[in-house]
Order: sequence, then C-alpha cells, then structure tokens
Amino acid sequence: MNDSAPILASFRTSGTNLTRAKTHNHRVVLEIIRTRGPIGRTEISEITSLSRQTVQNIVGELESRGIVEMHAQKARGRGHPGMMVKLKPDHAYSLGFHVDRLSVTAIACDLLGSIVWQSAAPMAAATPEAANSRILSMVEDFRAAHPAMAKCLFGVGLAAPGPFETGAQTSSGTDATTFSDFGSPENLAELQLAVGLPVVLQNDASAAALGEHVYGIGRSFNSFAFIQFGMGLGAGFVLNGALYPGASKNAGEIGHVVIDPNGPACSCGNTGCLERYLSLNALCERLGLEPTEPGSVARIEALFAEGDPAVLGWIADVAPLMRQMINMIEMMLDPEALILGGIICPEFLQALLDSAAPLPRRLDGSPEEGRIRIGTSGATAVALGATAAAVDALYAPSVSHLLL
Amino acid sequence: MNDSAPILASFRTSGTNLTRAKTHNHRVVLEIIRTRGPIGRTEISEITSLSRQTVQNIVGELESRGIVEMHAQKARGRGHPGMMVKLKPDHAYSLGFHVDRLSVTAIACDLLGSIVWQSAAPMAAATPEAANSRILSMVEDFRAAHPAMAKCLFGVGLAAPGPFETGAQTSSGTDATTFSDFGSPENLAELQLAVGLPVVLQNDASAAALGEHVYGIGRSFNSFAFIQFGMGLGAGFVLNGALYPGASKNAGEIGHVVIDPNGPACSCGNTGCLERYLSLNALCERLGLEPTEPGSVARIEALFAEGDPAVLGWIADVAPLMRQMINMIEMMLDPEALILGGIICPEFLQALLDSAAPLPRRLDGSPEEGRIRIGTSGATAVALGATAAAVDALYAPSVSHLLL
DNA sequence: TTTATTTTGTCAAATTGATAGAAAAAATAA
DNA sequence: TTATTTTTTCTATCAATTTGACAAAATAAA
Repeated sequence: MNDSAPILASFRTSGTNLTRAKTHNHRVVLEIIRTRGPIGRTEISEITSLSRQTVQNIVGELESRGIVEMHAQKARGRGHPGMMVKLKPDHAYSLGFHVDRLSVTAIACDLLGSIVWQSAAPMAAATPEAANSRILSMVEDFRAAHPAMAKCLFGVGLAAPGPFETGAQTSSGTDATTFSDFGSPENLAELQLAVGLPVVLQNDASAAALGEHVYGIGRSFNSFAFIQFGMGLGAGFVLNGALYPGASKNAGEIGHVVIDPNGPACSCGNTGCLERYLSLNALCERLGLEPTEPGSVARIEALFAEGDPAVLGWIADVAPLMRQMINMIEMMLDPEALILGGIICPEFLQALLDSAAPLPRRLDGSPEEGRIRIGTSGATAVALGATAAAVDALYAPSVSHLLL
Repeated sequence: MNDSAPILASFRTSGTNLTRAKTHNHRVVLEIIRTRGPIGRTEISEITSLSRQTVQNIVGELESRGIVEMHAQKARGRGHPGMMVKLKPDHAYSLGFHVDRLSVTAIACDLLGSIVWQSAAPMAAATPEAANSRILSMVEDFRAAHPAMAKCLFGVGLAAPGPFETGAQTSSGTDATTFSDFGSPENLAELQLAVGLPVVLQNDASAAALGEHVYGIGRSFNSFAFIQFGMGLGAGFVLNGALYPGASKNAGEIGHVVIDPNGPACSCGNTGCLERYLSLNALCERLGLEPTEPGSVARIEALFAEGDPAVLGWIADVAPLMRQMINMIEMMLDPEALILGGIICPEFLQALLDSAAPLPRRLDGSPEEGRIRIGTSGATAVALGATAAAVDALYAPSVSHLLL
C-alpha cells in the first residue's frame, strides 16, 4: 500500500504563522459582527474563544479602519453597560451578476444582503464577449447612479450557468448551454482588470447556495445542500461551513445524473439526465412553451397561479423524481438540511415539494421538521447569490486565508 | 432574506492563537515526514512555506521527543549536504479493528501502514457487548504478543458497518444490520477507558477511504470518493484533504440510494436500494449462498477464479448499475478520482469495473486515465483503514486542531 | 589547485500577535 | 448607601515565527 505517487498540497501541508492567524481572527470577528448584527465585545469573545482583550484590539482596529462602529446600548442587567459593535451600513457594497444565455441580471447590496440597486438587460448573443461588455456597462450604470456607494465597492460576483469545462479536452461542440470561455481564468482576469475590483465566479447553483449561506437560512447550518430549480437543475453544497465546488468546479450537477440510460439525449452527451425531466426546461417542453422566450417563467407562474391542469399534472408526474433526487442527496451527503430554491416563485417550489410527500425514509432517526426548506427564489436570487460569493471570498473566514 | 435563526459554530466563528498555530505546524511537518519518507528540512520548508528556521525548530523538537531521527545522506549536487529526517520506525503503532456482525478483524501497524500483527476471530453474537469484549481481548492478545510495540501504541481505530442512527428517534426495530449502540458515544467512552488509549470510530467505507488517504493511492488526491464493495455498498468521501463524514456520520451511503421504488424491500425501510442489486449480499442471493456463512467471500472468489458463468453473468448484469453509481458520484461530487475497494479480491473488482465500460461521459473534458482506480481490498483492508482513522485523528493536521 | 558558488546548519536578536492581571468605571441589586 | 457585577482600559508578559548574519561543507568553474 505504498506506491510513491505525486502528493498534492492542501491544508495538510501548509503551515501558518502569526500574520495569518491575525487575518483569520479579524475575519472571524467581522463575520460574527456581520451575521449577528449589533453585538457586544464580550459575547464575541465567548463565541470565538478569543480573549476579551484580543477582541478589543481587533474591534478597535476594525473601527479605526472605518469598517465597524460602536454605539451605546441601554444597560440590561447589572454591570457596566457595554458598547455594541455593528457594521457601518454604508461602508461596503458588492455587485452581483447573474449571467444567462439570454440576459444579465445585476444587483448591488450591502454586507447584510439589502439590495440597493438592481438592473436587468437582455444579451445580444450568448458569447463571452457579449457578456463581458454587458457586465462592464452595467458596472458603469451603477457607478453613475450611485457614485457614493460605488466608492465603497469591494468586489464583484458572477454567476453563470454550469457546467464548466475545465478539463484539457476541447469544447464538446454539441453543447450550446455553457459559456465555456466566459469562465476561463483569462477572461476573469480581463474582467477583473477592466472593472478594477476583485471578481469571483461560481455556477448559478453554487452562487445561490452561497446566498443562503451568507444572508439566508443557510446561516443556521454548517452543512447543507441547496437545490437550484431553474431552466436546468443544479445543486450547491456547503459542507463544514464552506462551499464545496468540486475538483473542477462542477460539483452538484444533479441535473446530469442519469436516471434512465434509455431516455432522451441531453446536451451533456449522456442520455436520460434528470434535468430532461425535472426542470423548467422540461416543463416548458411539456407546455409547448419556448424556454428561450424571455417571459416563459412568468407565464408558468401565471398558469400555476390559476391552477392550470397541465402544470399541476406535470408537478404530480415529477413527484417520484423529486423523491429520487432528495433521497440521492441525503443518502450521499447526509446534510443537516436541504434548501430548495430557483428562478420561480416560492409557491411553485412549495407545490413541487408537497407533491413529493411522503418523503423517503432517512437512515438516522433525525426529526422531519425543517428537513427541507424553501429558500430565496425568484428572478434576483442568483444575482444576490453572486454578491454573496464576493462577500464570502473577500470577507468571510476560510481555511485558505489561515494558511501560508 | 434576514430571518434571525440560530447560528452554529464552525471555523467561521472560531479564532486561533499562537499555541494552536504551533500544534498545526508540528502536525504539518510530521505529516510531510510521514508521507514523504526521509526528506530534507529545506524541502519541508519549501512545501510548508514555513521559514527554514521554523522547520529547524520543529524538527528539533520532534527529534528530542523521539518521534523522528536524522540520518546523513551523501550529497547530490552543490552545497552543504543536508541531513534527512525520517520517522523512527518503531516509535508509534496503532491498532485497527474491523467489527462485523460475524467477526472481528484486528491489525496493528506502524505509521507507514506496515502491518506488524494481525488476528481475526468470530463473534459470539451481533451485540455491542460481544464486540466490546472481543476487542478488549484482542488488545490484550497484541500486548502479550508484542510488549515492546504495545508500549508505543497511540490509538485504536474502529470500523463498524453503518449506517449509524444518531438521530433522536428510537431504533427502527426492523434493522438488524447495524450495531446501533456499539457506536454510541457512551460505548466508545467506555471502550476508551478500558483500553486506556484514544478510540475513534468510522463506518467501514469511511475507514477504508481513510486507509487510502493516509497510506494508499488516495495520498495523491485532495478530493476523492472511495467505493466500498462489501456485503453492503458504501462510499467514503475525502474532500479538500479531509474525510467528510456527514452531519450524522452517514455520508456516502450510496447503497441506500433508491434506484427502483418498486424494487424489493431493504432493511433501511425503503425499497429498491442500490445495494439490493449491487453488493456481495446480492451476489450471494443470486448464487444461493448464505451471506452470513464465514467462507462465502472466499467461495465467490474461487468461483470467479474458475470462470463460473453465474458469477460472470451477475457481473455483466450489474454493469448498468455500476455505470449509474459512477455517474451519480461524479456528477454530484466532481472528485479528482474514484477508488474502488472492498472485501473481495482486486481481480473481481477489476472485472466489475471492466464490465461497466464504456463509462458515462463527464462534464469537464478531463482525461480518462486514472479516472477510476482499484484500491486496497481484501479481508484486512477495512481494519487497516481503521488504523488510518487513528493516525488521521491523532497525527494528521486538521482544521479542528488549528482553531480554539 | 585555487576560487567561486551554492546549499545547509546555527546563533542571536527582532517582530508580532495573543494573553494575563490589575485597576477604574458604570450600571443594578441588596 | 453598599455590595456586586460587568465592561473598559492599561501595562507587561509570553510564545511562536521570522530575519539576518555567518560559518561549514560540498561541487563547479577558472
């Protein structure tokens, strides 16, 4: 059992030092202030297990850098009334873009996920160049509309539909659903240069998962799976407090799990992929709608609202597939919870979920309550998730910032 | 998107300090010495990004504690010839137990995975008490047989068949395949006290995955999935350099992914689970063998070796399921590689793998070479993996040891 | 053979965060 | 009014990595 193969670097082979520990502690303290609103320094000390003095120092530095501010609070109980620390609301903003084959949706929000600006525009062509120029012009739009906020921009998050082709092989040709080159390191570097800010990219499902993790109900969990029900079907996994993107950024492609080898061909090259049955694309196909039509999602929402039998029938038909998907994710990953989201209204997702009852048994006897939740969904959810990706990369603690 | 839910602790909310940084660096240096055999201090410094002086200090301390030793090496190239650092071969040993419903397999090995002692014994009954007493008597056997090594024992790893019921709900009653109470914290604490050494537990698939990670071909990967083909079917996931056990230690239960809701009932309570078709249990069923019979695996190996048509037919029959399983794991986790192991001989596993050709397409264009490998397999693989679990917990760097 | 270069080993001092302890301040409870 | 509790601030200490300089030992080049 001892073949000498190449051995890769990871946290297993990276040392750390005082400086990295400091940045980690700063990020941790900031994360707590961000996620738990105004909070006393003593409580921060208890949560982090850092000494009170250390928290004092860190908060002092954050304050002098203008990131947080103190405000007094009327005492509640015995003892000296402590000052509360909170984020300076107008200190930092991020931009998020949901880049689609058809359109680009943009959002600007603060560190708490409050949206301060948004915009959407169709895209001339499904090419990296069209996406780049659209994004750049929207950045300029935001800067023109909110010059004060624009000065406090710290990063840009991009969410594009996966899967990404990061392998050596050339583009498969048959696949028109991916911006294979949009996500390339070269293009990202170019964009970053043009924007003048850090730029991070995730696929749409991962971005939405980060949205839940950073701003939403995912904050309550260290490990959860987010299911993105969109034109395709994807998932984003947050494991042990961090997004797990996969070795080639393609983890969570549950839409391309083959459930029937004899099923219809999929753009990915296999046949009978789950998303050929369970996705808005599949529903459009059933309804005779054109998925690339801009208003198709709104049309489905309207039909669903008026109780259209074709839509409700489809929901009933895919119930076994919902069960299969849920069972598969839970058995494989054993997450604390599943969060269901997507580009359609929450009521639709709830109906989809309700139809799947009774859910398959789980192995451990954990309670059913909160097993699956409906997350943030709708047209701007992924763009918001993209801002979360920027927050996560630039503000949140992570192992990579702790090591050398 | 701002509901105030309880927020959990993780590395996102844990600070660190000098002391933790030190233990991390020590573990990192030791990990490198362990996995890369004799190695020069300068090279360690380059790998870890720690300064040469720091590595000097750490190695010095490890040496004075008797964990490593230096030996000269003839110079190869210009410059002062450096001393090489290596593990003291007889410094540390761990014990691993593969606890089964039928028997217990024990192994003792050093930090490099070299087996120095092994033993196996049937179990009187499939109860936690029987397992405990069997383990304790085997520990005594080892201590009696190798008193010198026994003095250097640093930990005990246990591998038991999952799934574990860690939820609040009471035992399902229908399930005779799990030692529900054997894995309880109380029982582990009791065992730890009785043995007088740290005791860690993993399910068999996770243990085998750690075996690959610590000693085997898994060392070459930061993220891989290990498939354990045994009486049941399970998987162990190593993600970003660490085992991902799941929220309730039940990640990787691919054997209980339902592939046919109308299929036969499974002990887990669902119907049509994958392992009802793809496992040694299923093969035994096909062959009319009794799975609980001690020699059944050996019997299958013999039949396979002589080209028995029933066995070969079964292998051909399950080929679609192999493809389905591989596709599912790859699409969901996007690992660097898959490693196939189990309690049967490697030739059988290779045949199983060969029959699955052609494999399903992947999303990224990564090369096919090394996509799936045959790992350590056979009767002692899981017990060896159990020792790896002890090594991993007590020697290897991990995020938990870096934080407060 | 001599000289230059390169790499390793060692020493002492500097740096830098986290931490400990004490004392002051400001509130409530008794 | 007094005691208690909690927060804040100050100063000094501690413990790890890092820096820089220099000696030692080998090869490569002149």
